[in-house]
Amino acid sequence: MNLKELSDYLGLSQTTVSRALNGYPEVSEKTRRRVMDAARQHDYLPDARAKRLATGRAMAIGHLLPVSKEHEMVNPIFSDFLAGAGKRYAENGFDLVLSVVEDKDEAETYRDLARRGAVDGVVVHGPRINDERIALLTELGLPFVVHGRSSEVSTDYNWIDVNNRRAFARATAFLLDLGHRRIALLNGLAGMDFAARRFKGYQDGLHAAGLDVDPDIVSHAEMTETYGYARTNALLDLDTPPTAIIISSIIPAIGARRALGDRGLTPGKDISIVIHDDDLSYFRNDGDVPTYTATRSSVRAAGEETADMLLAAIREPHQPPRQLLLEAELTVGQSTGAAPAVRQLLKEG
Amino acid sequence: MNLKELSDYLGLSQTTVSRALNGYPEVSEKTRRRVMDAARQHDYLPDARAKRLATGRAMAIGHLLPVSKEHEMVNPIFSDFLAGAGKRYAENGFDLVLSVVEDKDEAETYRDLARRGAVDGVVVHGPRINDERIALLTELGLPFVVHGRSSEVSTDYNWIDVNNRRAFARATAFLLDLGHRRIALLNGLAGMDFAARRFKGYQDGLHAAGLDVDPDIVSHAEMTETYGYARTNALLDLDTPPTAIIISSIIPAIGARRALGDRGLTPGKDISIVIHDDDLSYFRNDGDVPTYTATRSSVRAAGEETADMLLAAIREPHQPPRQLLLEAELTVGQSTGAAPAVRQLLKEG
DNA sequence: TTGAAAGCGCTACCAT
DNA sequence: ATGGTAGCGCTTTCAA
Repeated sequence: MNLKELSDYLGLSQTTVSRALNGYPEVSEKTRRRVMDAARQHDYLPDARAKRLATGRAMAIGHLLPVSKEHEMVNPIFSDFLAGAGKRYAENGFDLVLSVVEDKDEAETYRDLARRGAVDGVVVHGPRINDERIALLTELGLPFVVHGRSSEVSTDYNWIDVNNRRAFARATAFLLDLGHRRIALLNGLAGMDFAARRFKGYQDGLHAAGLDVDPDIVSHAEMTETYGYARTNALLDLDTPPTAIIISSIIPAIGARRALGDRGLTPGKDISIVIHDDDLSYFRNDGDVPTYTATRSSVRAAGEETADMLLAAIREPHQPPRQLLLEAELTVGQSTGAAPAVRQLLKEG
Repeated sequence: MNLKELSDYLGLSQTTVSRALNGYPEVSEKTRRRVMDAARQHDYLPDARAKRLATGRAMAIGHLLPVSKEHEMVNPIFSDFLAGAGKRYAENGFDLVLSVVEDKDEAETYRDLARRGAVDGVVVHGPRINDERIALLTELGLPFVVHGRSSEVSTDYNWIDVNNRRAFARATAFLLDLGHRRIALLNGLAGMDFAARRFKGYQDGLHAAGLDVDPDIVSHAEMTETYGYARTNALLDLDTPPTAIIISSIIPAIGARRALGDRGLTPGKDISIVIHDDDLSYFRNDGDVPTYTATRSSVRAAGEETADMLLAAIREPHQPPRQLLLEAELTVGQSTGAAPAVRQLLKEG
């Protein structure tokens, strides 16, 4: 059943039926009801292809995930972000187009997406320090929201991020409070913006206690299980090994735990581990017992918020960009339940 | 730049330009070259919306992920599957449309996708035992490939799956070889097809050694960290606790390890853990030291294979369905590198 | 409040 | 080997 058939059936013009279905005000209530009922009854849904061509909009949002640096993708809670965003898109009649692209093809992919009219906007994942994608998208005029931020980019753009710096400062302070003085950091890839902010937070925490960063116990790499395993072993082999480790993601933390197990060390007893997973989850050890708390619903909410931001940017192209900074809550001993993250708008200066 | 402008510029008809660009044989090589060069030079790409309407194809594949049972999504290596599939789609000019849907809305979502003409085919994730989606899609005439299988579905359909049963039989046999006689199983949700097959494999392993399944140490639930934590504690509280645990996914395994840590138990010393993550990765403990080996590239390859299967089904609608059963390789002590999964075609009888 | 008809930018049929 | 043109199924002026 298409529009023509439906309007023929109703004895109305395609125009009127289209207007009734799309909520235009000039249709009489009586007609609208008739049309809606008939549409439902006949299982009519407008052809997405025709609608897209006629309106000139793609009715789709692209999510682009750089593949050689897979932080975002391997993150177990990343999917919740997509779920949240996808829900909002669906509510607004948009589809979610997922592009997993090689780093080197990224610029080309954005260009293609824009030129082909395949999407109306994109979400940028895994931003690097001074990420060139922001300039590219601005130049292309393709609306976008960055999931994360990019330091050293001077222009204004839409982003939603978690306060990584503060989160890591807190994690560091927590371990210092427990008496640790030699705290290692297993961080993400050096070029990633979130990793830079997390390092700064770690540094903040140490400085506040009058301590300095020891580069020997700080590392940056892709967050794989292998990395966590090898790096933890290396740390334990040092002449003066750390007494605590802060790990940027749950994935390398698995490897770290295995490395400890190999040596008969018990996390929480022989050594402390604080894990901070990406984005909106916060991990901390409780009385020296490691705790993992994934605040999945808050990640979902962040996805929804991102979608709202992008849809608004598409609808009102001339509004100034928006920013949303989410706070991650330090949760203690919540290992058997999800602790809701405290989310608040904190526009950074 | 659109087709009309490009053809005007070249002094050719839209027809010829279109044919040249789409590789039709009746265009002279000279003309084709001219057209291709001009297209490249002017950054011309055909409008996806127009192309879709004109051809009647969506040039897109849907991946539908049920959200209340989040096995697929929380699986850290699931993203690799999408990456592999997405790559193939891109090579063939298709987009990947991701739909994260509530269980209850699933049927409706499929119907909508089909009626709107938003996708040309779908990949079904997280199949349940006797999954009703297979009948629905068959009825809708929407080409599909199931990532996994669905027992008790009698009709023939496209699927790609890993040999979960054999994998779990092997894991069980391995622990039995080490002398364990009381082996617990932390499995996925009871209704999930993969969980049923894994249970059967576990049972196979026990039976082969003349042992029976003790229901007290077998559990089925959504594979969360919380589940792994709570369930491991419950197991250890038993009068005769297990000496080994097989865990269906890396996520609950994190919780399991934490539970062990709480009690000062060291995995690999006080208790054995074998982890089997979803799909194409295989985990096993090495000399009683737990080992995690994610064969990410093989998961990617499985995604590619799935895409190929679906694209073929779309192009040749009347070919019989295909099936691909992948073997998961039992890897030992490969913790510092990825072990390639042995993949072979094993059409099951 | 309703309708007629001109696009949207392609593809593909039918000519030549 | 190339071109004219009628759609594809909608939306959106412009008229009534």
